[in-house]
Amino acid sequence: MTYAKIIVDISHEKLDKTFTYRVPEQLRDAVGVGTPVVIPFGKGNRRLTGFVVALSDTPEFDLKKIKDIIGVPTDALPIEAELIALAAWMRERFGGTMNQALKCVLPIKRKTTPKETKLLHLALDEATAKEELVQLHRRARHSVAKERLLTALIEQGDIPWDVVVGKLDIPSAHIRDFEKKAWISVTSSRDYRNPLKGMQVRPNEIELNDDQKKALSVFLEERRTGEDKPFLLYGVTGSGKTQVYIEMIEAVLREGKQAIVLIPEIALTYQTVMRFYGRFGEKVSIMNSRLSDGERCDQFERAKAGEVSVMVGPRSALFTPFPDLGLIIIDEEHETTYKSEQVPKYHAAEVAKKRAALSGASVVFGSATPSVTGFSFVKSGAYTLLTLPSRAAAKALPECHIVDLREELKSGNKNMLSRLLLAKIRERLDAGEQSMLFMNRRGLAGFISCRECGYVLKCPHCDVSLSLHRGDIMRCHYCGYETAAPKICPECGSKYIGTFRAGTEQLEENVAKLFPDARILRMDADTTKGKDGHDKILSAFANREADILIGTQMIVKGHDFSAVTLMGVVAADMSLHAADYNSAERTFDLLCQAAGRAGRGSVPGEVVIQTYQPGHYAIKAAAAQDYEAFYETEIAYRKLLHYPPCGALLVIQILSAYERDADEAADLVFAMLISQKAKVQAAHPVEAQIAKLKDIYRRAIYVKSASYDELVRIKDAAERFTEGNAACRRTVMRFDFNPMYGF
DNA sequence: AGCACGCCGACT
DNA sequence: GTCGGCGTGCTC
Repeated sequence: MTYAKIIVDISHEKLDKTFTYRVPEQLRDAVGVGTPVVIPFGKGNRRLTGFVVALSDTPEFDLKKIKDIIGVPTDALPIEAELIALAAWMRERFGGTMNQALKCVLPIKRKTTPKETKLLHLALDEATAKEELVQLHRRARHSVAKERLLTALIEQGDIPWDVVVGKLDIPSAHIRDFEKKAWISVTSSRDYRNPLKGMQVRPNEIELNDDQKKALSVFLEERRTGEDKPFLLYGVTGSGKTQVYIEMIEAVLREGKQAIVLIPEIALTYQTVMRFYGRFGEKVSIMNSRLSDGERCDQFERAKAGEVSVMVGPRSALFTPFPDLGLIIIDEEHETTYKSEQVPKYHAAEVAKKRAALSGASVVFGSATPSVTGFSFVKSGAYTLLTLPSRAAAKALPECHIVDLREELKSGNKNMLSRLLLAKIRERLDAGEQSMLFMNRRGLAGFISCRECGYVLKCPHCDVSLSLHRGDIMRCHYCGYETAAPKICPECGSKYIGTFRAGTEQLEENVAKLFPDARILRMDADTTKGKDGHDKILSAFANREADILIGTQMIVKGHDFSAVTLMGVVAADMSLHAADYNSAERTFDLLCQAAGRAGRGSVPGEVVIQTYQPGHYAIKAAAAQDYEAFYETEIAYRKLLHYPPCGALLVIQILSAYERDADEAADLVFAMLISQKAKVQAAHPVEAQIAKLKDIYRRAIYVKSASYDELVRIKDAAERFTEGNAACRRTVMRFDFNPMYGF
């Protein structure tokens, strides 16, 4: 006998779990994971819709209480069905439970959704109402709740439904009763908040240049012929990608379809939104993380109801329930925020392609520095390349200087700022211009390098940086290779070897000491903690209340300050030597972005990149703003080591509050993987880069394979293995395919 | 959320 | 007794 675990399609926390039902013989073929089903529920066996979350042969529940599935709804809402199919695919491909996948895909309708403000209106005239009140009171078996409601209605007039149920504590049955007696009328006004309300519309009708027209016509032509390849719109900052997106959307809207525009959260600024709003007005809605669950739900409802046709937002906007989706645009396609950090750890690019395939939509990626994976699809012919070679408003590239920090040390400068950078900052201060100093903190996993020659200790097998652990042991997180940390540089014999340790705070102190006359602002995780900390610092700097802005990647991504003419990258090596396969790509991207920050106004800008490895291809290519050169070197390296996209990587994360359990489970899973004899390379379990987080011990198994599907099979095997294994009881296992950051 | 069950105070 | 209201708890 087959049993199905089902989540009930009711919006209530109490029902936020699975229920077991029997799958009748005749429905055996029609019911799978993700299928919507009709089930009898509760005492009255009222018919409800639910979704199958898992199938099994063992019921794990009191057999006598299990009911049969009634059937599969024939008229299932097509949008929901599409999204559920998407959830099932995501679960399959990225791991986790069906429940987690569904929650990611369907709008969360927690608690009583206050999306509708139901108003209770007294339908009786006051005299009759008072008469009824007296009647109620005289009935001696005091109907306290009813009296309370009627009194409140007489005294206050119309009362919102949630006040009645909440504050006045009236059971909903009474409201229905009153309604039946025609004492009251309930009006529900759908007043979802519109985040764009009150914005001023500046019409957006800009003539496209020839490059933009060409890109648009290729898009339209391929779309017309039904050639469903995704597009990559490759164009430098300022080449006018957004204008092309807008025309693409226009074309899709004319077909009566809808469009989704994904934008990295950090780039979701007023200006960006205005450009879409200026053209499409009320048809546009935006989403961002500041929206509450309810507001998010409102946006989805409006989309479903056909009130909006264009949704602009971060990753989660991908699941907007448009009934006839025609286009998905992913701007800044290379951004790492498109990878979800929560289970299922999906990548928006892959899910976008899947959703587009399900609904027959086109996909357009856009970037000035495409991801290596994205560009490899262009090279292989899987994507159609659209290029915007020129800057629309022709502006000179900033002048780029690379400073060799090894030379600085040799000349006796032990400060973290080079003489060149100091001189440039001085110049800017004297000229009354602004400077930015960028210091990457991400990837500060404790790699070891020589300050004299720039040598970085790497794993001989994996070509990723070794990280320092307790007891002066260096370890590779991909394969578990370990060796003792040397006291002198194995390359040049210098004693200036160790971990790179410095943060924005030290940098700020340092700069303040060297430039006592400068007004300095610092922007990092610490200083932006408050509610609008982010905006406050940015607007203060934009208003020229400071001369120097010091910060982490936050200051690099997508903010334009016209008075900034100098960008200093204090330590380019920070992200370069993070222990991940894609650290060069991320460094290249960061440096390009940083370079793009200088000289946005009329005055040309300058960039100073400080590094211990001035010869590194990522740094050289970034300084020259030469994407293709970077790509060619990087892809060769990925090919050689079978890293994505020339292979696939899976991190099996094992978490437990008990260290021994984590180790034991990791060893067991590893042993199981070896016994599978699959076409994969599995490395011995290692401690995660953060070996213990919030009292949870973290272990990782890195698995590599030429084929992604092979890794999916490994994931399934690992899931099946741990499910019934007593030794894994107190551990949690998660999967991260082609991770962006170390674990 | 919606429904039944059980408790409790008045009324036939 | 028993009728009807109201709080509580469960739903495979």
